[in-house]
Parts: sequence; C-alpha cells; structure tokens
Amino acid sequence: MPQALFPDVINKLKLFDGLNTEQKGVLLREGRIRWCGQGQYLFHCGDPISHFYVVCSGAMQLLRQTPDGDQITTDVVIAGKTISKTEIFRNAQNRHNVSAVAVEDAVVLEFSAAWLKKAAAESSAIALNILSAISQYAHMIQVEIEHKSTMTAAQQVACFLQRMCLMHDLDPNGFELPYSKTLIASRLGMEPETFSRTLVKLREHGIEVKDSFVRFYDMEQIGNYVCSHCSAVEDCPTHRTLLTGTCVKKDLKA
Amino acid sequence: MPQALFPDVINKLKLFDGLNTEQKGVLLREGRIRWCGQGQYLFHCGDPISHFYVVCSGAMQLLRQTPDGDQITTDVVIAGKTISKTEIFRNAQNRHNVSAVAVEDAVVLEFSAAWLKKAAAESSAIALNILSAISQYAHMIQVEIEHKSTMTAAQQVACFLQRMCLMHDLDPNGFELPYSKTLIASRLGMEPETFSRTLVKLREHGIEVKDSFVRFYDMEQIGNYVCSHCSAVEDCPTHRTLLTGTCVKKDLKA
DNA sequence: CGACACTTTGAAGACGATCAACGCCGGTGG
DNA sequence: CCACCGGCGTTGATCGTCTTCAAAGTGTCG
Repeated sequence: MPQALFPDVINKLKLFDGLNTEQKGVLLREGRIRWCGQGQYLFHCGDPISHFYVVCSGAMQLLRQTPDGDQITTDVVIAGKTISKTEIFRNAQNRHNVSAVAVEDAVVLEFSAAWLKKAAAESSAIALNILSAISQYAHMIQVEIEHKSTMTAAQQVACFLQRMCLMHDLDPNGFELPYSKTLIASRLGMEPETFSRTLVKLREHGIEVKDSFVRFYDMEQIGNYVCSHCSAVEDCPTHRTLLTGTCVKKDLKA
Repeated sequence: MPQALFPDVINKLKLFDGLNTEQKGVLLREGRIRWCGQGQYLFHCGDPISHFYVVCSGAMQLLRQTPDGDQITTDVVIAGKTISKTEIFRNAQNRHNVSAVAVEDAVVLEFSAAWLKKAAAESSAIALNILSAISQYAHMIQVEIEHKSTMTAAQQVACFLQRMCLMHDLDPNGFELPYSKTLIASRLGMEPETFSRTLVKLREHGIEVKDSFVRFYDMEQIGNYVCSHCSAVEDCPTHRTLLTGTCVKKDLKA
C-alpha cells in the first residue's frame, strides 16, 4: 500500500492538489513501488515512455548522452518531485529523451503513462495541476538559459546554491551539499574544475564553502546578487532573505 | 469577425485540435483583434497577466531586461504561434516575466486569460492540447540549454538556421532570413559580432549565407551535424533531409 | 543631407575548457 | 595488514572561444 509507506511525500504532491483523500486513494492504488540502487537506471534515453514516476526517497539524475560522448545532466530529481510528466504529454515520438539513473539508493512510485493521461483527461483539477507544474518548470529552465548567456560561472553557482537551499529546505546559515560537487557541476553545465575554482571565489561574496559545507554568512551581500527571476521557486518565509534582491551582475565580476 | 480575417492561422491552431467548427466558432467569438505597429509593446515585463494572444501576422519578440541593462530575447513568435500560454498557467505571481514587442507590424488576436483557463478546465481536449504545446516548448528550451553548454557558436547557428527553415517552412535550397541578424543573434544569446563572424565560417560546412540569403548547398555535410534532439520540431517531408543526422560536434570544431 | 540602426571587420581581453599532476579517501584483494 | 586501485576534489598552466571595444561601410528615413 503506497500511501502507508510514504505518506508525507504523497500527501504533499502538488499533482493531487484539490482532490480529496478518497480520490487520491483511488488514484494511488495504481502505483507500484520500485527500488533503485545507486547507479541503477530507471529507464534509458530512447526507451519507449511507459510510465510516470514519483520519487519518494533518494535522488535520480536525468541525463542525456550527446553523440560525441559527453553527457549533460538535465536535472536532479529529489523526493517529492516527479519524472516524465513533460515527456508523456509531448505527443512526439513517445520515447524518453533522457536517461534516469539513481545517484543514491532511491524509492520510486511508478504509474502507467496511460494512467496519467486518463487522470488528466478526466479531472480538470489534475490537468491544471500538471499544466501549472510544467509551466513552472518551463519558466525555470528559461531563466537558466538566460543565466547561461548573461552570468559568469560564479554568479550561476551563487544563484544555484541559493535555489538549492530553498528547494531542499536547508538552513541558509549552514548546510551540507545534498549531492556531489561533480554532479552539481554537471547539472550547471560546467566542468568540475571550474566549479571548484568558483567556490573559492564565492568566499569574498558572502558564501563560504568548506568541503561540502555551505554557509551564507553575509545576507546583505547575497541579497545584492540574487536573481529576481529565480523567485519563481516557491516562496518560503524562512528563506525570504534569499529571494528579495535583484540580480546585479557587476558584484560578482570582480 | 476574427475567423473571416485570418482563417488559415485560426484553423491551423493546434490549441483547437479535436474541436469541431462550431465549437471553435463559439470560442473565437471572444477574441479581439489588436494591431501592433513595429516597435509597439503588447505588454511589459511585470505587468499583470490579463490576456492570452495568438499572433495572426507579423512577429513579436519576447524579451527580458536584466537589471544591469542588457536584454535577453526569450523567443520570437511568428504567425500561428501563441503568447502567454505558459505564464497563464504558472500559478505564480501572475505577472508577465517577459515583455512582448512587435519586431514588424503585427496583428494579434487577444483573449482574456480567464477565457483560456475556463476553456482548459471545461474541455479536456483543449487542456491536453495546451499540455502538449507547453511540453514541446519545454523540451525545446531544454535542448537549447544543452546546446549552449556543449556546442560552439557555429554549431548553434547551424542548428538554429535549420530549425528556422523548418518552422517557417522555407526552401532549404535558398531563403531569406525572416528577421534581422541582430535579432537572431540575440535570440541565440550571442553577440551580433560573434554571429556575423560565425556565418562566414559556415560557408566551409555546407551553409552559405550572403547578406540575408541562406542556402544549404551541401546536404550531406549538413546531415552530419544536425542535432538529433532537434527533430522534436514537427517533422515535414520537404525538410526531411535536415532531420536525419546525428549531432557530431567535431565536424564544426575546425 | 544628416541621423541612426544594422552589419562587418579588426584587435585586445576575459573567461571557461582542457590537460596534467597531486592528495585524499574507501574499497578490494593479496 | 598493507598494497593497489578508482573516483573525487583541488590546483596549476595553457589554450581556444566568445565578448568587448573600436572603427568603418551600408542602408533607410525624416
């Protein structure tokens, strides 16, 4: 019984916002649990899209191989987030355009793609929830494109660390990086070397990183170069300070 | 009567796929026509989101100012495409996060945002059409992020020119650029100078550009560096040759 | 005609990628 | 128990690419 195992994750799913407990129950009965050991693939790029997934614990990396060998990390999906929503509704060749692999032992709830489509077609609440989620996602990557073409590596890292702090609900005054630096660098589309060098520079700008321990020690400075567009991530009182600045490029140029 | 004025554009709208003529008629009666002279803004970044738009003729540029002055072109929307879909369903602050300005005289059909939400809630066909459109869009920008971090300017331009050829239904053996080089450069997130220099280099790789005239003169070479992920853009028999390669970075590295 | 936007070209500079080397750790196997 | 290996992270040196600044040519429009 899925609900019994991961009630928190399931109850917080935005996908089911606006549905009552009974309705959720009916839908969730279709779910099947899958365990993914670290390094195990949930699916590969090019596979037919058969399922929709909710990550219950652990984390999955979405990545794509470019034909000349190097790989791009599209996203790192943590507990409570979903996989394949976008692909399922794309109405294209119906094949995954990314691979999904567990970066740490993970538990995933799996539904058939048809189930999701049916739910969207029959419940306008669900359809609108999905629309909202995909729209937010689209906005996020759009902002990231913008970052890539206008910000230096330091700015991107600073911005990313702050979003990560929000998304993982970590303490801005000190937290451990939730996954490896190599993976973060890949997620940001930069080389591990560049990422490493960048972390050192951030120390002069209100962010201290020692090993995998991060501390925002000068909120005022940080407020100066938080990117205003990033506030698209859900607002949260605890982290409010991280969200109320505008992105001033110059500050990190030095 | 909107339909009378722009029957082609309206009838081809994917948004209404699966609806009969009568249903379309009812929905379209709500539309209001707006003329946008070149340089005129349809809305500004930060404005409350009030409407959903269908471009009937001309082209609109979507752009965002970064706080330190430079501007990013998010997208160039041509006839038959829509504006604000994503923003409307984002369920965030309900404000535009881009500005829309006419790059050439444009005619736009305008619907209230509430109208679109209502249509999506009441018709699962429409909801699924929107889901599909946004998903495709999300995939496209995802691929563009990938391009930005793995491809050189030359590769990006080559790929973009081919997608443009498809989207605008142009003749691969020779066509005029549908808008200015400065705008294209901005759309690609690069400087006009870089873009200009890049076009010269493409001549050695199967693409000739003279002034604003583009010709793909060596399909075989081009096939070698078309990016396979880009085939997400709708397939089209005329342009099939442009879609059947895989993206081999090395070819354009020289 | 003059103002202005667009495009191209040149030269210099900044930034990130790449290659190489090293220290560190955890695991494996002799 | 120690030797060895592989992955990770850091640092240094070098290289290529894109940006930036500058200048000049072209075209359009008032």
